[in-house]
Amino acid sequence: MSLRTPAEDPSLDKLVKRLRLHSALSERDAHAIRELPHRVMEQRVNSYLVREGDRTTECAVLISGFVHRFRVTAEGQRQILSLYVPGDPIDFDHLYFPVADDSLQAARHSTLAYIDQEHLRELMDDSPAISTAVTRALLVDSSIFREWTVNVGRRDAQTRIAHLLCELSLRLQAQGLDFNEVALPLTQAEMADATGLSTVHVNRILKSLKAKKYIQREGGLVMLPDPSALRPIAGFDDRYLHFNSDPVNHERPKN
Amino acid sequence: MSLRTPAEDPSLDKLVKRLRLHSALSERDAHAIRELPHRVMEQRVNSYLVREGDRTTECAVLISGFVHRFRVTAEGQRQILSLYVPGDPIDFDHLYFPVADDSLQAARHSTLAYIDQEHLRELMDDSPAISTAVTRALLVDSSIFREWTVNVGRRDAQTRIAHLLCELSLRLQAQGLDFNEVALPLTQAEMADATGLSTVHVNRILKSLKAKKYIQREGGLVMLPDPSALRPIAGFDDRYLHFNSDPVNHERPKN
DNA sequence: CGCTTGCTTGAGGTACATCAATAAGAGTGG
DNA sequence: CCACTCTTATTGATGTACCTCAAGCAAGCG
Repeated sequence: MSLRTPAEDPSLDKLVKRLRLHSALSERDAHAIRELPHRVMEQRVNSYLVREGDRTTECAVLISGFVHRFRVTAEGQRQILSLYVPGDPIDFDHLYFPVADDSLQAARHSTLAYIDQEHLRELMDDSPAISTAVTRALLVDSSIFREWTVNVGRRDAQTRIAHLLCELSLRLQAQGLDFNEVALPLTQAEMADATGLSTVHVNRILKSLKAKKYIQREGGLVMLPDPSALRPIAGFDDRYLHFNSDPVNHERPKN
Repeated sequence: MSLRTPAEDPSLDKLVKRLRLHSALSERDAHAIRELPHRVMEQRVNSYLVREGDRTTECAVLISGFVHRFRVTAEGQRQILSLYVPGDPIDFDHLYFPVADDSLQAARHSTLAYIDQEHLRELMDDSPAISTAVTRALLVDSSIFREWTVNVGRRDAQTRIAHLLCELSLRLQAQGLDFNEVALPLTQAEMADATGLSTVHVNRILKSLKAKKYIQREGGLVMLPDPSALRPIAGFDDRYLHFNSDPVNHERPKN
């Protein structure tokens, strides 16, 4: 847990790149984001960033590793709701509802940049474009949540898993991560809880996908030799990720 | 389709009440919302408000009736993602992404107030509190989407349906709708597509819930004689609805 | 080097789906 | 007001995609 000055730490540039996937940001705005005071912290596997009910005062950006968001039912069943990849703002919704309604856990050893909510709010107050970019990022997440509902609600097991893999591979690629990293570091238990299946069934589906050459596997990793080959069997349509975003006039002149 | 002036039409007051469920609004802000130019339009059952891929220029507020939001898989399976009750802002996400990623359909004969996106954006630019309130409404929706993922992913059929009924009854109550209206106007096909089940199975579950006195039924309506009795078997926890909202300082002074 | 965590595979069970047929309304036109 | 159609609800019979239980194995780790 060390405080960094922007000069020595490019962490928040990842956030800039990520926001620019869906929103235009001037160089001035980008600079303001990179200059935000923040602290960088390592989180070990399985450590909680936030538990349901916690009151938060900071927002986190994932720098490296993987984080997931989940809820647990009254019967103790876990449902993973989101998988975050490097660059993702993790819990910027806490800017608006600081008491967490989900838990957040490091799925892998991860590095995070923490920004004080007050600093973020000040920045967003000063820059409508940044404010819009954050909101748009939250809304893309929202669209992904809906797609996950479709996934667990109306697709069979193989399609569900293929769809999850397609989504992650595209999101990783969009973040500019190279192919070694496109290897998806998901345990079968995580895939099960993300897709509403049992670990046993996930295992069988993976075996079958491997036999059909759709995926490769190595030491617990899943790799996609050809991500585009998987899309047909996943019924995958990337519209919901909003990569080719509708251009809205973000920089509307203040009247 | 008639243009109304606020004096003769209280439509948007429902939106004010709805936003105030999660956000503080000054009387001045409330007044500004009620004054928004808008048109009121009727929609017949099953008519589409928006289809996936449409570019929108207005946002809708549901005044009476019911609307649902859904996506269709590559195999043609429908998953309902959201059910809107009177007062709900339906598609304010289109302020930020005007090309729809979901379809919206009137589930019942409905009345809607349409507001030009530009007018809304101007109002939000002028009032940070309104802007925050809209974002918070969008984030509550997002939290509901996540709960639906939990619902279809990790709950059994009876629990799923009970959970859906609990949610709707609470949301209707929050909107101040009386008991006649708390009768839930859901077809079994809608309940099936909202919960990821088949219509046949929904029918059997309803039969069983009725036998256990958890619900009453009358002419296609479902009624909850005692909504709180249903919560235990639904594993229902209303935190995700954010009714007892964390007080955030919305009216932060501009510096 | 034992312990834990994750992966794998088989056997058996079940909570759902699908198919199919009937019934009950609800709206429509004559 | 009746005949028509269309949608929604209901129920039975059958099938299956998934789950649970259980055991064995591999690998990382302290």
